[in-house]
Amino acid sequence: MLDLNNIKVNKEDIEKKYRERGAEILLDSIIELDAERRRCIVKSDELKHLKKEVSREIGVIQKSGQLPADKIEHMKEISQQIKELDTLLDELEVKIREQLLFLPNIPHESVPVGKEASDNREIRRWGNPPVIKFQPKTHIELGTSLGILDFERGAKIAQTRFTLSKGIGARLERALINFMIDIQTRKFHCIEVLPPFLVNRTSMEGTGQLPKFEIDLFKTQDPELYLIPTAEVPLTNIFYDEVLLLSQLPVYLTAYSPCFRKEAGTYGAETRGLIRQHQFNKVEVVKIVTPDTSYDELEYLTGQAEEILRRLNLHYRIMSLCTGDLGFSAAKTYDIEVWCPGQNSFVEISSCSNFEDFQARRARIRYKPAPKAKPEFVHTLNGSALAIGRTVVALLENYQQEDGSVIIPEALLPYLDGVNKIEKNEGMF
RNA sequence: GGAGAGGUACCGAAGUGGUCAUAACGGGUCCGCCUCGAAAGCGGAUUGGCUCUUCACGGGGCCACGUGGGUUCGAAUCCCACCCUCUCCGCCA
Repeated sequence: MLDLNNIKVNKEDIEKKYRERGAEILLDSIIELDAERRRCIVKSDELKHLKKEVSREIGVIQKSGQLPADKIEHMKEISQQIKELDTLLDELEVKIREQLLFLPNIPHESVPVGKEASDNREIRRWGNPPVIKFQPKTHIELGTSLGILDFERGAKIAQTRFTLSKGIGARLERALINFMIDIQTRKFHCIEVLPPFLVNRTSMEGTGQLPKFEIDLFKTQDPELYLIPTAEVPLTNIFYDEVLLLSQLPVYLTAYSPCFRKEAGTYGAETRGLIRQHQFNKVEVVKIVTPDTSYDELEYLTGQAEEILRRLNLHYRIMSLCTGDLGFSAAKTYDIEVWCPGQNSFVEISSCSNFEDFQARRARIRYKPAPKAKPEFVHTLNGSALAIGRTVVALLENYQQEDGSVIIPEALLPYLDGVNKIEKNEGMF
């Protein structure tokens, strides 16, 4: 959510930034609504002031045994007027809030201007693609023939785009979760959290999934709760409507969670395989920081995700998303794309974003810069470290052998009791 | 699921229809005085939002007693709905 005062003062600027995002959004109506709102407040406050005074007088007079009928009549009128004004005020505030909630964040000045994914800017690369002297298979072929991934039965049990991991495949995912969380807690000092996987509407609004992206979310009824599309939602909302002390910042959090996404409108693209699923596992990092540090923190955060890929020795590149490709709530985002030989392309495996005060404003997360100072909004960041399913894709495709087996990289051996190779299991159902 | 109790400032808690919620009272925390130093004591400070005014410093007004409605000239106080917490019973991983 943007600051209304900022909108008033920098209207032209913000409209220009939105155009760079590919959105033609005019801010005149919201500014006019706000002006009307403030006119209403002035009138209403004056009447309330009067009401207070007269009400006090009535109390005094009645105490002395008299009945101030004229004043009571007067009060009826005042109360009626206040009621009407406040009703109008409510309507205005609802309208303003509705509009504000649909305004995307403003891209940071360092974000490359562009229309679509092809305009994203490559920042750096690490490592090299593996040398594979045969026709590489996809993770779908590998996983199915090894008996560790079962797409058909996943679809049978639930629906298409739900997958079953079996045997060493399931164990590999569990190992990856522990491996990633251990790095984030031990090396990067994150606090580990195991959050609720269902959240209420308010939380979804706090981080910006709602009201605009209802169509992408799974929802329960009675009670109405939403399945989280990322642990970012419960983690960031931990501090919903709280005022933190400066000494409490920064807060670094990490959590494993399954993620549930409807992926509306993506059928036809990547319907097969692990890359686009309705449910997948992910380890997420969330940072709550002071505004002056958030861009440094974005760089560190990206490094925290990179660390995992380096330890797994997977080739990747960092992309700075262009204005047109940026997510709704983000001011700046780095995507990390891992090389996948079976896809013969880079695949997004992490997305690290600085939201500045966009989410903080929605979720009212503030801090006191000094003991007596007014609370100010924090900056929030989050990044995947990493998406587990896609890490499995990368491992299978990068470490595949000619005979269809897959070598496990050394960093994971402690998490797999030394199992260093996935081979075909004839006994697997 | 059934029965009951409760939600007021950093914490405990009073207030059950008016005339100060900058919220009694107690505690905590911070600052000052006192002291060689400390304790005690004394004095002061200690929620947030909206808005008007001012170049600014500052000053004024309004709102908030879990949330939202209602009754009333007037609601923390009465009524309704919802949310949350606690106790007991039942059920349960």
